Amino acid sequence: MNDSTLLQLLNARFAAAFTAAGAPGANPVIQPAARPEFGDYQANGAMGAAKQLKKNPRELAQAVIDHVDVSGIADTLEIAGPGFINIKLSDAFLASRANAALADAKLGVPLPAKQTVVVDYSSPNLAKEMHVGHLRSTIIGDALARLLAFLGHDVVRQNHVGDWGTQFGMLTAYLVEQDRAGNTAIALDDLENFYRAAKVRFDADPAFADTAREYVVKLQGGDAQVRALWQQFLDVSLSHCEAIYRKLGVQLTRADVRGESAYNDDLPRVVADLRQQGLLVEDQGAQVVFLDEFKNKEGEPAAYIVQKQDGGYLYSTSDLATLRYRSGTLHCNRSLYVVDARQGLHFQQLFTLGRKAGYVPADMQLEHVAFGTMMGEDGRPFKTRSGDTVKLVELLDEAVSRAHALVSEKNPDLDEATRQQVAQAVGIGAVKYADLSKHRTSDYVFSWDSMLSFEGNTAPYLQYACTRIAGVFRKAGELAVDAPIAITEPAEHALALELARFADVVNATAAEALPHFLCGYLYQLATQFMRFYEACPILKSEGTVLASRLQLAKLTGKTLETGLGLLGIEALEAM
RNA sequence: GCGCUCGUAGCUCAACCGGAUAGAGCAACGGCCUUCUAAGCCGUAGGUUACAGGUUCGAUUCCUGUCGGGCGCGCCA
Repeated sequence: MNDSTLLQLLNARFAAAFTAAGAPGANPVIQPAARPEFGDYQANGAMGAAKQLKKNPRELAQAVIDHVDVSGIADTLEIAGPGFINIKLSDAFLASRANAALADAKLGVPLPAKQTVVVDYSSPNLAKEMHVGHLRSTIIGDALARLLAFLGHDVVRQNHVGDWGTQFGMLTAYLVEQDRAGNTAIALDDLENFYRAAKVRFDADPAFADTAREYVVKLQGGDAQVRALWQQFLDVSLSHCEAIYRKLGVQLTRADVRGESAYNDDLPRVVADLRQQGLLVEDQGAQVVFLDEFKNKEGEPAAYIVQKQDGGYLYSTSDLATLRYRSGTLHCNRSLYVVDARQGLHFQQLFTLGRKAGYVPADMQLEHVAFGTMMGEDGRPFKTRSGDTVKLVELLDEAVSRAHALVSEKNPDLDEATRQQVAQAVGIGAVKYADLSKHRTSDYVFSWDSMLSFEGNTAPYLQYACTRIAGVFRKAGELAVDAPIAITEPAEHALALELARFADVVNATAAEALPHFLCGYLYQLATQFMRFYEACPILKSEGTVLASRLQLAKLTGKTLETGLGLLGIEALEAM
């Protein structure tokens, strides 16, 4: 295992050199080179530091070069332009990094200080079936959870499902009716229809509506019979979710479910506590906290309502309870909320109040991992042609069947069982990758054609790179592959350089909670491998070159597979 | 009205605390399979980074303003 990433290593060496060159504390500003002709990495810190010290930037850069210790790391250091230092890493150094990565289960990624991190994601409403609106949270959250776990953190997945509220009175009341009619199982088979039917009954029959309201009271009062019915409904609904999670390859389990109802008993206590702290004000019959940090339309402090006029609680209340639970019980260092960007204001207010009320220690990070809306190709929110929400299960099935058709067309030689398996991995992978590869904060256009075109920055391209590597090893058979990697060709250098960046990219992705960083990297890596594959025939070479190239291919394969795995996407042996 | 966010090639997207000539893919055009999977590789073309100022040695990035889109703003989540 390496004890530091490439960026950490270069930063440390250059920071020392800046200090030695008379610019103590200067940030070396190390980055991958903007263009290949500038080398592999560049240090851009000389300009800024020289400015502060009123020195000539090129002279400072020269002094840094004179002092920097990069023996065994870099071949050449050159000053360019106003004071850039271009760094060309040595073949031997890149080879040693690659060899170290190959020998390490974590592919050379050093483990950071361990944290407990809560990842709140997916969180569907159990009253209905999951639809495409739940896709982004589920996919992004799952990728982040995998990534953080890979880095050695204690990850606490929290599926904050909607399992509470007035609609469950209606649903349990309807469940009783259907049960009496003897068709519970059939009725719950399609949750969407069940909900719709219950709503129709509710709107059409005042007697039923009264029963429904009565059930809400009983449910909240802890009535054993209604609770049992409610639980039965939740079980069925959760099973639907779990079927989706299995299809998607998402790691959430029943144990990760901690729904709104889990905080029910705590809500009065939260309100009482806020009142005791003097934060609470009664306004128009509601219990509110006024936050000076936020202004409403009249320029007055914004009201954050925690209890309604009728005494009912809101999501703001349960989110405050959630905050206390994650801090006080789970003792997490960092809490991520993978939730639609439209709830941004709510989270800002929640976090502000949470800190003000002392529910969250100063050193606990709270992050709203916001994402944009999934759009149709017409640029409007993704819907069916008739304007209905698209069921998630239908979208996923379509992805797999489209992938199956494409696989059958591209590779008719594969047997049907394999084709099914490939279609699964490719279809689901394409949907996930299309989402994860975009900057999560922006809205993105959902397009079957571009995600399944199998070209460019897509899951199939990455999976294809994996199959090419697997193909090499199938052909290689018994050839020795325990020899060390040696770098000579430019394509080998470029590939090894890309491989050496893995740890930094994983760190940045986790730090910023931006999965597209990792996607962009894997695409670059696959591209570099494709070039290497074309330029440096592996099995046509001999001896140590053959062995070295096989090892390079092996490390690339492991890195791609690991990277895809962190995104929740399957790598393939053949496709 | 206030707040958040976005505006980059014909299309879909990048651009890592401000760095060099703003990069990919698709679409267009031209090459490369008796050689490890051509779902690939190489090349050509394509830009006033919405607009106008400002800060800076240097701005897609930071600040101000304008225009345009999306979203949010007291009892839904």
